[in-house]
Amino acid sequence: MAGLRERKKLETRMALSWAALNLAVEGGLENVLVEDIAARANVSPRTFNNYFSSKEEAICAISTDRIDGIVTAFRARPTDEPLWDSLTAAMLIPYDVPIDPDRDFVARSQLILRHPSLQAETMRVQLTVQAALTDEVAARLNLDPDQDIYPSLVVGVASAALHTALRHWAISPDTRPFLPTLRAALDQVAVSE
Amino acid sequence: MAGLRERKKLETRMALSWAALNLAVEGGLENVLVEDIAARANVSPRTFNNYFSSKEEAICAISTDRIDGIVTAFRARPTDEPLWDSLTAAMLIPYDVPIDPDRDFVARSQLILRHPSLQAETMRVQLTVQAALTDEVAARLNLDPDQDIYPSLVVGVASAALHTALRHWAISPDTRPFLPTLRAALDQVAVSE
DNA sequence: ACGCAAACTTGCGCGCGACGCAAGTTTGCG
DNA sequence: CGCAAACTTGCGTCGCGCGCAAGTTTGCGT
Repeated sequence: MAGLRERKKLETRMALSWAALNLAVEGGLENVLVEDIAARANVSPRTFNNYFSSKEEAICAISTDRIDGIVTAFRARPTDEPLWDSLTAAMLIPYDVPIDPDRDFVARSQLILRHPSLQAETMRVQLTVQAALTDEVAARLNLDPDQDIYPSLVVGVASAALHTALRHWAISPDTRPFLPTLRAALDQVAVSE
Repeated sequence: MAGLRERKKLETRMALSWAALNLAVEGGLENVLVEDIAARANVSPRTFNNYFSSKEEAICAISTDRIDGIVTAFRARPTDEPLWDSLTAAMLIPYDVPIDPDRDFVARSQLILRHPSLQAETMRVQLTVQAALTDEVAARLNLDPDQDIYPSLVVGVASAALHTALRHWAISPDTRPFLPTLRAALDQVAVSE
C-alpha cells in the first residue's frame, strides 16, 4: 500500500482532478479558474501547479493515466502472442475496470470531446504513449523503429481505433458497454503482420 | 487574384508564420516571444493576436493549412471512386507541391515533432479535419456518422497513416521524397470497404 | 522515542500571454 | 471623391506558469 506520503499525494492529485472536472461540467471549461480548483481541493493555488501545469492536464488526468496503462499492459503480454492480439489486449485492459473508481467516465469523455484544448491534451499524452509502444513493438519484432515504419504504423492504427471507439461511444446515446465497441473497432482495422 | 485587402492579410499571416518558425529554429521554441515575432513581421504585438491566438498556432499555420486542404481535395474526387482511393488521393494532393513555397517543410516538421505543444496544436487541427472528412465519407456511403462507426474509423486510420508517415519521414536521415512514403503507409493500412 | 534530512506546501513575485475596447488608419465601392 | 467597413494599434486587465525561499510534514535510522 506504499507509504503515507505516496497515498496523500495520490489523494491530492485525484482531488484536484475531480475538482477540475466537476467545475468544468458545472460551469463550463472556460469559466474554470485554477484558483477555484485549488479551493475545492483544499490546497493552495500554488500547489495545484506542483501537480498539474494546466487545468486541461488536471481534467484529463484520469483519462491519461488509463492511456499510460496501455504500455504496462503490453509489456505484460507473452512475447509469442500475435502482435495484434497483444495490442488489442493491452488496450482493453485499462478500460476493463469495475466501474467503481470512475463513475464519471462518461462525463469526462464527453467534456473532452467537446473541447479542442482537452482533446489536444489527450492527444499529447497519446502520442507519448504511442512512442513508447512503438519501441516495445519494434523490440518484439527485432526492428529498428527509426528505420522501419511498420511498428509506428501498427501502433498508430491501433491508437486511432482506440480514439475513434472512445469518441463514438461517448457520443452515441445508447448505453452499450464500451469494451465491445473498442474490441470491434480494433478487429475492423487489424493490420496484418 | 482577390482584392488588395485579402492579399495583404495573407501576406501578413505568412510573414508572422515564417517569423515564428525562424525564430523557433534559431533560438528554440521556449525562447520565442510573441513580441519578437511581431517585430520581425513588422506589425504590433496586438496584431499578432488578430491572426493567431498562440505562437504554436502561428508556427503550425502552414502545416495546418495543408491538412485543411485534404477535405477540399476529397470533395473534388469522383463519388464513384473506391473510398480508400479517394482518401489516398485527397491526402497526397496537398503534399504534392513543387517544393517552392515551402522550402522549410523539413525544418517545420522536425520542429513540430520535437515539441509536444506543437504536436498538440497540429493534432487539434487534424481532429477538426477528421470530423469534416468523416462527414464527407459518411455522406458518400449514405451512413449516419453518429450511428455507424465505420466512417470515423476509416478516416481515423488514414489520418494515423498520414501522421505516422510524416513523423517517420521527418525523423529518418535519408532524403527520400515524402510522397512515396505516404503512399506506402496508406497502402499498408488500407481498410476494406 | 526522538531528531534530522528529505519531501511537500505555501505565499510572493515576476514575466508572459490572450483579449476586450476604443481611437486612429487604410481600403474599396458607389 | 467621400464614406462605411475593415484592419491596425496601444492600453488595460486578468489569468497563468513557475522560480524562489521559508515553513511544515513525513519517515528513517539510531
